[in-house]
Amino acid sequence: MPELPDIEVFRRYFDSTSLNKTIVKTEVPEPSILHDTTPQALGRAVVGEKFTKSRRIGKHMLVHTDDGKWLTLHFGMTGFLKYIKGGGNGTDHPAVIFHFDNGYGLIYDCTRKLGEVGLTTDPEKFADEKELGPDALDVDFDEFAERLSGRRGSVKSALMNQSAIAGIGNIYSDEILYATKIHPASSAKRLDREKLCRIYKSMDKILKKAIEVRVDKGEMPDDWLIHRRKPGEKCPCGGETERAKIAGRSSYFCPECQEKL
DNA sequence: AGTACCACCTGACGGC
DNA sequence: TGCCGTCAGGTGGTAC
Repeated sequence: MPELPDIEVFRRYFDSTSLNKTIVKTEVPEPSILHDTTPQALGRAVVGEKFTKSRRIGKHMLVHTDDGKWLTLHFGMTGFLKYIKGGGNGTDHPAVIFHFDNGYGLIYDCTRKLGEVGLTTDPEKFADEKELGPDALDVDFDEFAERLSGRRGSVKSALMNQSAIAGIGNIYSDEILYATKIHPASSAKRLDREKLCRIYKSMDKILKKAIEVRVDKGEMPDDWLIHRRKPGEKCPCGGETERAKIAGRSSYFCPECQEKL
């Protein structure tokens, strides 16, 4: 599932369950999920320590330990966290488990194994290495406009490009463009300042709303595209949604009200 | 600097 | 029931 709002919800879940408890053991049932580290090194880094705070950069979550290391979590397409008594057998595809001294464990589960868990010394260095642009909820309008305009591809590919702006993926790029009535295949170059401003404002509003409802689809506004991600669904404008491959991904839009620039 | 295509993985779903 | 193709909210490499 995970795009920026999902990761932010994971992060808040993490904060409410897993901070300030001593880690007594780690298990790595799926070592292939580790990036540039080993089960042994991960254990050495966190056992005996506590998680003291977390932060998020785009779709990445980072967790600080009280001796100054940072754990990095990326969720691929299917990753999630579960805090559970005992820790074992709590989910179908546990990849990494952190056991705390209160008898609970935090499971990082990743069905399709497309996620990554690693260690870093510094979030800024990590973001540099990953070539991440500014976080979509952190960037100001001028920088947003500068980073998005002038790109040669589609506006959708620009929004999804983690080096331009970090955090937006397939679902939310479609949602943002639907809200702004701009066709996802529109050329990014043709966006004027007014259009960029509309996109920026929608991005902020949509991401924040999705976080507010804890990415529960049932609580997302009725007029969102997310309820219409099938070909031929009714758009309030009278049109019907279409599906097309844009920027390499299945994209949904309303050809009636989303203007192709 | 873009695109397209493939790869990494597993699971769900529809058609036959 | 089983098999098969297709699809899924991510990303990296490679060849144009």
